Amino acid sequence: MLNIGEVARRSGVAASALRFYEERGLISSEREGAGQRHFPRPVLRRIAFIVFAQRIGLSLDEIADELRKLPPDRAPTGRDWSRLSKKWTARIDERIAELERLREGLTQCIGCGCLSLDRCQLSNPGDRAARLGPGARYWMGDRPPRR
Amino acid sequence: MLNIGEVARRSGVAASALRFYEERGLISSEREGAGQRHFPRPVLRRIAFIVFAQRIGLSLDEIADELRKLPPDRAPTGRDWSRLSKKWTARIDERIAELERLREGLTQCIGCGCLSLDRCQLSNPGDRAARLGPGARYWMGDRPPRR
DNA sequence: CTACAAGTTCAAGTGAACTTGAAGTCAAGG
DNA sequence: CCTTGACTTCAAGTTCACTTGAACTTGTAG
Repeated sequence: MLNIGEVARRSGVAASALRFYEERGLISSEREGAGQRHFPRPVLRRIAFIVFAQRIGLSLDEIADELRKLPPDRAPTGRDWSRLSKKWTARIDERIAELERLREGLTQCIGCGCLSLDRCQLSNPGDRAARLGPGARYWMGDRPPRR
Repeated sequence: MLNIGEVARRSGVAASALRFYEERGLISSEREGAGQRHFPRPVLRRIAFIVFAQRIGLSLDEIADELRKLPPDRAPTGRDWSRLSKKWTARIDERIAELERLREGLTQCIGCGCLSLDRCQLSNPGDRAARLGPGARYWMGDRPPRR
């Protein structure tokens, strides 16, 4: 059992953030004495999971969903982990693909000679891509709007 | 010259966002009659630039800085563009590298047999990586904190 | 002349992910 | 006994990138 300071130190996540996570149902603790939180050791696994997922780009709500699908007490099984891994890998790949399109856009714009960001096929999101919806879908792999 | 509705339609960026960008100094317009904005055509280039940069992950402040360095009237020269391109490409590469580390973490965790996110070398950000600072630096390529 | 769409300003609201501050409790050390 | 430090709750504040709403003016069509 670890108190909040310990967990904060070990996970590198601020105590205020841990309280916030608990409030949001991402982690849980038992209370002792005057109401101090005492976290079971595996909370560190959960926090690692949260931080990992955040870096991948999931919101806390999405992370909470994923955590709800995982067994609360035991470590995730191969099946648990593989389902998740597939999903997240896909998400990562998507984002990487987008970044590569963007990078391609940059180097191509340097190479194509126009340098105007105006006539260049990579830019001009308005006249060419606006009908696809908000934002420059051209670079975005035609994904749903960001909100 | 385009009015705000036209620009919004062509760029796919909401009129309210365009007003906001103007307020923040990212774009500018001339006023006509009762104060209606009239944007010079090249504003579409600037907006394309903004949207592009946002997708790469720059904040509006950073974008404003970059725009300030670009010539306000003429199209960017080869030198302008190449400096920028270098910088942004680096940024993209960095982020791609991080995502690849994360993906590696996922598949390795499936493969390594531990499946616990606890003993696995990829996780356990607390005991192993917390001394590096907040967040699971282990996956992050040891970058400065996010704030 | 009257509608109505499209523009204007300004203040306030939104949502995500936290952080900060105030006020209080509690255990251990000097 | 008193201070110190670590914890508690709860409300409110912060940043980013916008959006929304209220109140108002203009331009164009019928």
